[in-house]
Amino acid sequence: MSAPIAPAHAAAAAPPPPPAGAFALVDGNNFYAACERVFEPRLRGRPLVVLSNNDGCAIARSEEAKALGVAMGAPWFRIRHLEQQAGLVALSANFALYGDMSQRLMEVAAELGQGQEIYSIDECFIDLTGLPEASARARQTRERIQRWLGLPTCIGIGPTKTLAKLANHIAKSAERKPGSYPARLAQVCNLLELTARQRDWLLQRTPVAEVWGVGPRSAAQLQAHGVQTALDLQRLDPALVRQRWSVVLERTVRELGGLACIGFEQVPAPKQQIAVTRSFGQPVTELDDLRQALSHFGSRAARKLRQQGSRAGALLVFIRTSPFRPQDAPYARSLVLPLNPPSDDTLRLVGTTLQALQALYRPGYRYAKAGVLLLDLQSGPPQAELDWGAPQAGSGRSQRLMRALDAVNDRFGAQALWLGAAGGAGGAGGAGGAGGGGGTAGCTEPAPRPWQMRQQRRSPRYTTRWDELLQVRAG
DNA sequence: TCTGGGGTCCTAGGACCC
DNA sequence: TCTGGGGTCCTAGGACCC
Repeated sequence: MSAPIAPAHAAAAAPPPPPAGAFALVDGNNFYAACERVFEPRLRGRPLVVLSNNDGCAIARSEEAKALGVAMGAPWFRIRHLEQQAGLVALSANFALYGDMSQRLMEVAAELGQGQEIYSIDECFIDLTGLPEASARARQTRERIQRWLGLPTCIGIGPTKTLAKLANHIAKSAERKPGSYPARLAQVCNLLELTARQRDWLLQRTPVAEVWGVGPRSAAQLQAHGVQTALDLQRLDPALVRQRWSVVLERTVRELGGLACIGFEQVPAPKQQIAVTRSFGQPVTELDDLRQALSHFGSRAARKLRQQGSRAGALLVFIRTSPFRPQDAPYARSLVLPLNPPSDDTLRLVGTTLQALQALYRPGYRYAKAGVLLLDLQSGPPQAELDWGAPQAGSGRSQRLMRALDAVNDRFGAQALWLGAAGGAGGAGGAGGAGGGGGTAGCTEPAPRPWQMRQQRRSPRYTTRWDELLQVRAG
């Protein structure tokens, strides 16, 4: 078979170029710290950090905390002295609050353009292609988010997502580090209304490590090759970058040059894997505690799975000791078990989880962390199954049970109903032996266990719990 | 004493097949 | 003397993101 030498339209006039894209990146400033300050004005102006689970390390910092030299990810026990010395305030992460504030922020930000891609809890891309007055609209959006939610944001605008990110970096730096960039670019920076010379000047002032997609490893290698700034990177030959580094970095180079290579995705693709993993509040030695913890993790993973309408074809369970405790004997193992047919049934997933645990557990170790990963996720209607008569996972009965479980937990909170094996009265012993029964449902308040995480400094869940509403006293 | 959690994509290398 | 070549699939690990 022979292909035509040239397509029929090639002789005609070249088609008009596609309209140049325009993307905004709306990004919350120090988002977690800002959420805390909305409800606790006394925290404004003070150095503030938000701690990871188990109050382990700093995952968010206010400007004042950054000024104290608190690094991202700094372990709390290493910065704790700043509490006394410098008035540092530390709070446990309050994800219920941040998640709810995030939803509100996203709703207001969506009004900026025609399409929204929610990129993380505090960031979204907005498609501004073809819209006039982008900068004015962006300023209005910022002001609304500030006034309606009390949250500060910065907005960067550019012809590609990478350049929108870079513009956002400029908007933030211009605001908090006067002199780093021109002050008129603070808060809202629109690269589309600058000349090529002005853009190059900005890229030249931006260290290559600040570019989205350039991590510490690549940054060090690039610098070793004399590539110091975003402009240096933009001017590299894409083919050379692909050969010496990777196709990923090549794409970044092209995006810096204004060629959009990274798609805009309004509808999030279904996740390819779902993980629930936790470090424990204290070292765990007993199989029974691990069973409770992993039952919880498995239940939560199953819930996430049903929320995105998928089923898992395999499941991975891991348990491990702490890599930070050289005095403890190390042990880290994982096991993948297939789920055939694929399932979204909590009983089945927890049963399989406990089966894996049974095979992994060795007595005599101090376990620090464990997790469940759901793999080989599939969407769409379930494959037809042979029905051998016995009620089983995937059957109508189990689906009704899962719907009821989800409905009760939606209404009364995620902890209202859980499996007996996950820590309800007497449940741990009975459920999920090698055969993989999942356990029975329970609703008794479990006693605190060593695996549960420490959260000693959490603020109230102001916006999602009636009993934790902000109280205002007159006079 | 005390060091987070949840993702994605890409690549290299081995197993396997014809 | 000289010991193929190309394809797929899977997995582990690296790098990156927030």
